[in-house]
Amino acid sequence: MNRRVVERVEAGMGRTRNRWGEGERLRGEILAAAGRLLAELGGEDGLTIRGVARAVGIAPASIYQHFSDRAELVRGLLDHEYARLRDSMRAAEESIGETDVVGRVRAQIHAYCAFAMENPGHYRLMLANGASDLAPGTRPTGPLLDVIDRLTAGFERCVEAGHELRVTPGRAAAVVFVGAHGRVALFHSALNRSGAELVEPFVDELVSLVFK
Amino acid sequence: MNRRVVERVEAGMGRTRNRWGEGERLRGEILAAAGRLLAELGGEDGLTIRGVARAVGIAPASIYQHFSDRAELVRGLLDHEYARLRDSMRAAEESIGETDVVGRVRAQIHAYCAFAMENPGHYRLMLANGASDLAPGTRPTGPLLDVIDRLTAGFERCVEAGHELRVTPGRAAAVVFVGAHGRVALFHSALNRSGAELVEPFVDELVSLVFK
DNA sequence: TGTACATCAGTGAACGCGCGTTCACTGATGTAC
DNA sequence: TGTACATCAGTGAACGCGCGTTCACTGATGTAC
Repeated sequence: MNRRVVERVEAGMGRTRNRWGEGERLRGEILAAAGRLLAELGGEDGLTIRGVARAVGIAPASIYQHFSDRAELVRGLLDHEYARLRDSMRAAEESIGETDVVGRVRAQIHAYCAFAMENPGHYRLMLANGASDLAPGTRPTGPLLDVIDRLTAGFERCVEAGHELRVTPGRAAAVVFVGAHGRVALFHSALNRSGAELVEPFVDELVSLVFK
Repeated sequence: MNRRVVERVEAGMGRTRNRWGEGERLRGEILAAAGRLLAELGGEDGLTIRGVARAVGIAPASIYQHFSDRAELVRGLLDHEYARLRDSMRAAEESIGETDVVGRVRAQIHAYCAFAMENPGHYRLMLANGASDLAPGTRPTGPLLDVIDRLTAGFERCVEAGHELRVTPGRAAAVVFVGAHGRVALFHSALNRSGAELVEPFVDELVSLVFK
């Protein structure tokens, strides 16, 4: 360690300039710090350029080399988190044997709830920005509708395997997804974040209600 | 109209000082303006002391005669809106004949959804601040749990009248309330606020699912 | 091999803004004598 | 009835703060000749 690094570490900055050609690494550090802040703060407000810069240990101006403004930083964060949610739901589904079709649906919705409960700030932001873009005449799209599509496919496989539904697979997916969202949102708004253990039984109850 | 009033109106202020002993009226005007702003802005952020003062047409400092700080202003707004929601649900229930017990439950939940959809900003604020205070060992309380209690009572009357449920009245109320909340929240997060006409059928579907 | 130059990663200081809050005040209206 | 004083409703100007964004810069590392 040379003198300069020692001074930086002593000043609590713990950060050395990236090497030539590695400037893009800071982009990742910024997103990571923004993610941590979003989790701590629980909402988009208070997620400031200056706050993120402080968390990374850089000057506010440095952020503008990677994001043209605050809005683009938030958008970058959203993309990253949607990818995480998708991966987590897929992994949960694949962890259950292929013959247990109902179990696979349940696993997906549990993964969805777990993500939402572990990341209240991210989840709020995703829901505020991720709902449907509804162009007239076309099918609505959007990251959250991908989730519903995954659930619909799961319920369709249940029907094929002989489990009778009281409604169509699409409606079943909507009921379960919307109900899960409602339950998680309620968990988030409980002042003391209590009742986490009640969320899984609730969605299981929902799932059982859509079957005959 | 004397000279002073004319000047005020010309300046777009449209407001004359309240008379002796009527200072409390300003409190109401402040709450009303704050309510309008909350509806326009759709969230607690941007609901500022200065903004409310502008909307009322007074100096920011004047607000401090009625609310000790911003937090108290927000609290005042919340109380007012919870009372409105309660009244609206009661009126909806009483508008349906006493023999149509299922219709009375439906009417209440429809009123809940209507309120939430007409007042996105208020609803968000209420949900963020109205959930359960859960003291250990005691029954949770809070304005939103009053809503669930009303629904539970409604479902109990359904059972008494011979309509069989697949779950207990309390669970039925929870499922319907949570589902309705989820659906409304999704409506709010749709960028274009589309699909309003889908909300009632959705909650009706939920209600039908909890019955045998 | 040296040396001039280009490129890179990142900074420090300043800008204007809107915010919550405080404080001494103003002018109208009531009350006591 | 007049007049001194108290009370009321509300204000104007200022405070310090954190914010997003801009701009000219610094110093290290690479490249061309």
